[in-house]
Amino acid sequence: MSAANLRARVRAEMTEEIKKVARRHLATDGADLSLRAVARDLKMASSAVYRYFASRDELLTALIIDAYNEVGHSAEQAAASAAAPIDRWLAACHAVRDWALDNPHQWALIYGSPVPGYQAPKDTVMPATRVLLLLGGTLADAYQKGLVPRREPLTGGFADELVPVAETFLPDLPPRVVADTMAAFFQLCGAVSAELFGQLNNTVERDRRGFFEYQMRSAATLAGLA
Amino acid sequence: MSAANLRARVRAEMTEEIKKVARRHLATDGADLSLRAVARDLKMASSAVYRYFASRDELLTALIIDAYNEVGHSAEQAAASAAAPIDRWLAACHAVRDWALDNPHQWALIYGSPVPGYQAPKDTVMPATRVLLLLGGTLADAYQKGLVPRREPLTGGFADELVPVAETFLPDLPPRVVADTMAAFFQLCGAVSAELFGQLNNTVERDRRGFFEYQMRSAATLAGLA
DNA sequence: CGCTTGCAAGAGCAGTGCTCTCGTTGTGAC
DNA sequence: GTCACAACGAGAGCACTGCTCTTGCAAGCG
Repeated sequence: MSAANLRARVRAEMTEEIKKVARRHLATDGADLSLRAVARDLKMASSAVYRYFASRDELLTALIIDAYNEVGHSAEQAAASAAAPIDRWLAACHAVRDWALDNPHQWALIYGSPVPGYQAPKDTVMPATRVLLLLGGTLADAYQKGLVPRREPLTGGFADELVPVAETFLPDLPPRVVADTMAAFFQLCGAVSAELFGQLNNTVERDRRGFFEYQMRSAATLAGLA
Repeated sequence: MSAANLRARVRAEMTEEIKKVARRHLATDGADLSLRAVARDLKMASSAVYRYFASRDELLTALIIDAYNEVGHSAEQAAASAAAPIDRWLAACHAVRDWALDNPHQWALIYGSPVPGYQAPKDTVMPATRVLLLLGGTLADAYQKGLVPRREPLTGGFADELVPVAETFLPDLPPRVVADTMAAFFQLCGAVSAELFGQLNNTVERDRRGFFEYQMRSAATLAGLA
């Protein structure tokens, strides 16, 4: 709280302020948010923003990390409020979908096509896996509690394809569970993205909950979560 | 071939040439292809391009329609080369994935997040459904041949959510089949996009075929295609 | 008090989509 | 064959973008 910290505190506030406005612009204009426009909104010169973010990509990275954490946190919260694995599973999926419907452009930022010139730095890897870890954890939990019928091991011998992901993100899980977790996660992303990006008709309506739940139940069934 | 047709013919050739170069730029630069850069490549003024495409969005639309048709055609070809429904199913899925791996930016254009200011015109709806129709057709075929065990009807009463899609794209199919077709289609999109957009690790490798096939087999199983 | 360092502002560069205005040239009607 | 007209290419120009560089100011520390 000394005067020495004032600069740092103001800087942190300013950084947060920029992100806030940028997020607002993201919500309206999409992923091609303009650094200059953000600066205009903040009544500051565009060059001043570069004191806080070295480039537009760095600002995007900050937003991406926040988005991953937001959706991850949201899913974790939802899952925590249920007891049975299947309920936790469905709660997490619905939380992800609800968050996506509330923040479509942020969803597009993290799970849509990568922005053209942008290369995700390492910092985004960890928060990006929160939802996956949650699903995997739920499934692993159900396994340990004996709620899942014994599955036959993987056929086709592609287990080694999953090794890199398995050993970094989902250790201590049998290959079959890793495969099912990843498949379910992709299913979740696919369902949400399809609904959000208007793959078929652009009638994105929140009351299509039923179909979404049908899909996520299917994914759970596929993973052995009855 | 009369002289009267010269203008029209040159125009058609020019249009195709622009699309060709644009597609090349798309492959390298991604969705933010520059109309001016395309014009430069063609050694023409940027304003001249506007004689052929009223806007950058219109050029994108043309590329999108082509992409839909390409991937659709590819899937149809692959499916036609197999006999049993499950083989046709898998062949179609692999064809879609292979095309996507070959043309990642085109895939992003049609199945990724929508480009910011862009609103898809009606022209894109029809070609967009080719893959979906193919999957649905394969499934319907299997049904008619009695290869699919009788499924219980949908529970949860969300069949009406699917009505708009069902009646415009998949008529004459029971709601259950419509739901399964759509779910499988989303699963396909999700699997390909996840792999392509590097959701987890950016190790997009063609030899992850095994895991992809595992997912698509699961989708088929879910849809009753043993 | 003076010095350093963090910060904001402005000008400027190269690039973008798009519009407008010019000449030019192919085309169909007469 | 002539002539008006439409299509076309080129260039200038506008408003915008990301980003850099320089300049000036003021807060913090010795």
